[in-house]
Amino acid sequence: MAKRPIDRRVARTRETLHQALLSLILEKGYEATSVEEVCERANIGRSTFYAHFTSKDDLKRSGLDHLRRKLLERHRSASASMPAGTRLLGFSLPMFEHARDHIDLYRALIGSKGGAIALDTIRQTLCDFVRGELATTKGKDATGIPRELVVQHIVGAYMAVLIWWLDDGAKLPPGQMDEFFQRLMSEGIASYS
Amino acid sequence: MAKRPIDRRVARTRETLHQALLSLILEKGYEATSVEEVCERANIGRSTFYAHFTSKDDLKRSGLDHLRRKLLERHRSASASMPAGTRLLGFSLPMFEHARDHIDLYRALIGSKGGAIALDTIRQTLCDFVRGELATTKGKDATGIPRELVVQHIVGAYMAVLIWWLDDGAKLPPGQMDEFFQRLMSEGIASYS
DNA sequence: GCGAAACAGCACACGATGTACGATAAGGGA
DNA sequence: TCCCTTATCGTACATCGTGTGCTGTTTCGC
Repeated sequence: MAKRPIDRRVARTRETLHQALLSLILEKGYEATSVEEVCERANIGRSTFYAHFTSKDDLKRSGLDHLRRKLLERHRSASASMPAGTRLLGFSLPMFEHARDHIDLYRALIGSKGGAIALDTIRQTLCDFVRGELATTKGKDATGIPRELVVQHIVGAYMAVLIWWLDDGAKLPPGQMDEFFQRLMSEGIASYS
Repeated sequence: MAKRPIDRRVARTRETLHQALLSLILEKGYEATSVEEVCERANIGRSTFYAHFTSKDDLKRSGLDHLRRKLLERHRSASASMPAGTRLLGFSLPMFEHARDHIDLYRALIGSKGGAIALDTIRQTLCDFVRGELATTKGKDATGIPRELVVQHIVGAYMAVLIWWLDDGAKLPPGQMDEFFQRLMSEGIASYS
């Protein structure tokens, strides 16, 4: 399990390729980007690309794994210092903040050009969070609503709001976005009908 | 605007191609399906394909336009016989029912293999519905929450629930799904925290 | 039936993919 | 510093899907 330090050339190549793909996604979208273009942008031979990744999708997956680990880590440390009862939607603020801190990354992955797989990775990660929290409030499911439906409901609303915020330029501060989302989610939209 | 009757051969070819694409999406997903395969499945020459559609995406778009028109029509007739005040989420039941009635179509377009563009078409159509209804309840937006955020929140939650329902085999009846969704949406999830 | 379409089948050029291999360069341990 | 290992490069090659053009043949609508 103790892996020896990776050759610097390998680390450099992988990182450069990741960056190149990201910048190209921002410019023309994921689907429209070819392996050849990624290599050209990264100044790396195409044969070298295939020495590290089996395809364009593989490169993207690798980047998403990295993101997923970061999200897990962030969620752990954030929810630890959170009073029970507020944890069900506790992913919201840290997530908004993480998105603001890495807005280029998120706009590339999530925005209208990013493609759906990246989005699904984040979605599933959030679903895991919510599912975990929901499992701790066992007594409250006398509503007859399937638990997984509630999970999808919460995360679906959140992802839509997040995407809208990012595509709109992330104008509102994360704290306010979090407040709005939590209000809508916990109190419902009764005041609108 | 009065268009002359379309040549039967044209109608037949187009319809056959649409069906062939649908069945292939169900089998192996949209991205993994080639124009050649669609033609083979449809027993139609590849050159004929390009006489009708400029690309695979074009064929899909054409099918989605058809679906969009159907949804608009259904929503109009349904919301007409609906008391004001219940219309904001009024798209829910008709949509669940439409999905159940054309479950193969929806599973192909929306399911995990369907690709994201189809999903976005439905999402945008629903957004239009909600945006329209929300505009009629002007007085209620003293919450300070941007109206578009509310729209995205509602439709995001709905789409997630719809997709879950379909991917899970549409076991619950549309009426119950509608009830669950409306409860979660109007009363919020306060009872869970 | 006749003329105008829609259609099939084929060939072609093009671009992207994934693989293979020898030559060169760079890293890391001694 | 030297030397061995390994990464990288460049190139060539086979494969596949795409979009277009062309020539007959079939079929529809009048």
